[in-house]
Amino acid sequence: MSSDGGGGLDKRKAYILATVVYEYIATAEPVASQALTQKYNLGVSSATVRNEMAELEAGGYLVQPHTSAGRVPSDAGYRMYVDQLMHHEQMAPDDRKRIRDELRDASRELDEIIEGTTRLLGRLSKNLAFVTKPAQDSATFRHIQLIWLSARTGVAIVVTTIGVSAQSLFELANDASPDDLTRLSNALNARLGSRMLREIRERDVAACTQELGLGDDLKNAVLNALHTASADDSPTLSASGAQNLLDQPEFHDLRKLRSILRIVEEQKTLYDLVADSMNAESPEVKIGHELGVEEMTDFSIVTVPYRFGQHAIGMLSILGPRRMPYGRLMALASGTAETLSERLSDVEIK
Amino acid sequence: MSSDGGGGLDKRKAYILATVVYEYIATAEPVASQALTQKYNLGVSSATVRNEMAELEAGGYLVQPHTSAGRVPSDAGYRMYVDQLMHHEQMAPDDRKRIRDELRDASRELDEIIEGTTRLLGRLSKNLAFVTKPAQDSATFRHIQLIWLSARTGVAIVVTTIGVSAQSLFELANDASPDDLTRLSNALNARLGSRMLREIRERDVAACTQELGLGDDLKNAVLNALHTASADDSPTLSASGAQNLLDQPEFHDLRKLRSILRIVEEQKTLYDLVADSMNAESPEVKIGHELGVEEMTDFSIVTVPYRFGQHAIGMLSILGPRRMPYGRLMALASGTAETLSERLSDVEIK
DNA sequence: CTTGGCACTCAGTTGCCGAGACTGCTAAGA
DNA sequence: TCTTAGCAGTCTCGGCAACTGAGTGCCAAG
Repeated sequence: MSSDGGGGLDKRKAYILATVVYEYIATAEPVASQALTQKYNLGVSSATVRNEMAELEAGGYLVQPHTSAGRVPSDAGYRMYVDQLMHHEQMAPDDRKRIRDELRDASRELDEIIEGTTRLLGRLSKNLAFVTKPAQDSATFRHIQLIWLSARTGVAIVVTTIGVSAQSLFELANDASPDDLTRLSNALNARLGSRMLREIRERDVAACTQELGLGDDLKNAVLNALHTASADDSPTLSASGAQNLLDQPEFHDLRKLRSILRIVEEQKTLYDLVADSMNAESPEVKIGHELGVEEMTDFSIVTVPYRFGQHAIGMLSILGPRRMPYGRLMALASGTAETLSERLSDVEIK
Repeated sequence: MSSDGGGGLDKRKAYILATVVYEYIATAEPVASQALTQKYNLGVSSATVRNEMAELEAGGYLVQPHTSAGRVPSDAGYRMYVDQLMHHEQMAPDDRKRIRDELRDASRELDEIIEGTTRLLGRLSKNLAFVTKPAQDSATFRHIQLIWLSARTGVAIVVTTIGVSAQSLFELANDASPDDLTRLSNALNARLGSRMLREIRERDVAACTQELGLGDDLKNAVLNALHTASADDSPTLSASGAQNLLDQPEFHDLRKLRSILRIVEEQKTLYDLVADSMNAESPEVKIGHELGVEEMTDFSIVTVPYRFGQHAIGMLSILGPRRMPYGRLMALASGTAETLSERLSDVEIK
């Protein structure tokens, strides 16, 4: 925090803005000058506060719903609050404990861990939580197994450090024997070592099939399996807590709610909104218009990436009204991401 | 339909009841005697209709929101309508085509097929659709493969007719060799033939491990994998279309909506509500209080099972306001279930 | 620069009235 | 005995006016 309390605002203005935001987050009611002087120890009268507020409004940090109402923060006001004025909290120890417990109990299956985390985050945040499922392309190859099922069909299984990540059924054109499949599996395992999935090239696979005198259909089957494993091209996400949004007074307008539900169900828009936070170092916040989606101007999203080993492989987000408790939610999100990352390293197939 | 038009009601009463339900479904407004005589050709005056309506109310088929309002069907009224009065429709050819197209394009992966169907059903029904994911215990065993990953860990893959249904990681207590795992896989595959998963007993597995002189840890790993494959003990479901419910005028009460969203997210309640329809022959309808859940008295659910081969393995349901177009939705649900069943038989691993 | 005081503005609430929508009942008619 | 026209009675709903009270902006004095 700079000595004048943040970006061009003198100390008192900054404090008043912070208080207005804080109070509005707590009450969801426009904040009046008098309410402020009564609840907080400002050392000045309401008239002075009114003057300051008028200037804050001129500066674009506050808006007035109507002449005889108190003030409400604008996007810029929230932005200033989040970037410079806000007190950065730690996650509540209780919450940390609950997350640990939940994750310890969860099965070793990746999807279940992610979904459990999402549900918990929805509950703890009292907002809508969503978590992207891991992008697998930075996973490391561990094993491939081609299984012979009948003279006509086989199935390829790819194991990566992140789990068993793909099964793909294929057809055998010229009757390959079970033995061929085993030998090809062995050759591939020997050659592909511990490479990252995205580094595996067609020629690596081709080398193996040619060496064993096997056809292109098998080569394609293998490539296809590896591709399915790494691409997962429609990144999916799990969401939880939509009903929490209904508690917020801003939802007495049903249309807003509708658009949000639609967007959540669509997933793609939601994913695109947070995708650029994948490599963030700390929680990223997008406020109202910053989201760039007409229907979401009344909302904000907090996003934190989570890691698997060294790499960020997904993100964990909280969506709520613009008037959300940023400090608490940012702490909650990053704490959860951290715990999730730790838990995932247990799951790693070494 | 009996000659008097349904269960204890004379023909005219039955017709009037049917018309009231039909009209109420269409308009969501209490139906007045005059509106009825004007819109439908009843051949009697509104006064007569009033008398009949009073009797239908006495019989419990209709209720009056307040003295100076028209009538609204009660649960019993809807029940009578669905069981005896309603015209049973066929699915609209357009809808059938869209489902076919959607399912043809869908990937071969079971989960994706189910989710695609759910989304489509949500859209076409304009209500909330949910589909249970297949219970696997009536699937048939096809293959098991134990894969050696390191001196300490392995992974077991189980393939059933329904797909690759389980991966389970296990620890190797006394260093088994890769070869041991291969031989055990072969022995198991030879012995377990094409049995249904639920018919496989511990002694079958034990016989194989003993024969090869392998320890109990491997036996347990195999049993565990088979168990995971068959049990899937928390039956999950996919849901879509919650936002459609917001269009219904009955939702201007937010509390109702909240409870519904919560129930949908919980999944378990929803699953229990329809579980007993798994072996139904035709669409089953549960209306209002019949659902036995306080918060859902304003809703109805239509459920139809879908099959994989000979067995019903899951259900497809539509949840909407009690005032839903039963005829259309029942036709839509059963048509979709049929198409889905057909599609699934393509996916079968023969 | 701060502050008390005051006039002014608006949203929200309450209470009231009349219109309109239906019903139930009654009495006459088929 | 069933049907129907007519009518009185009940209840909801929209609109309107009056009022309340929260909050501001501005001014003049400290």
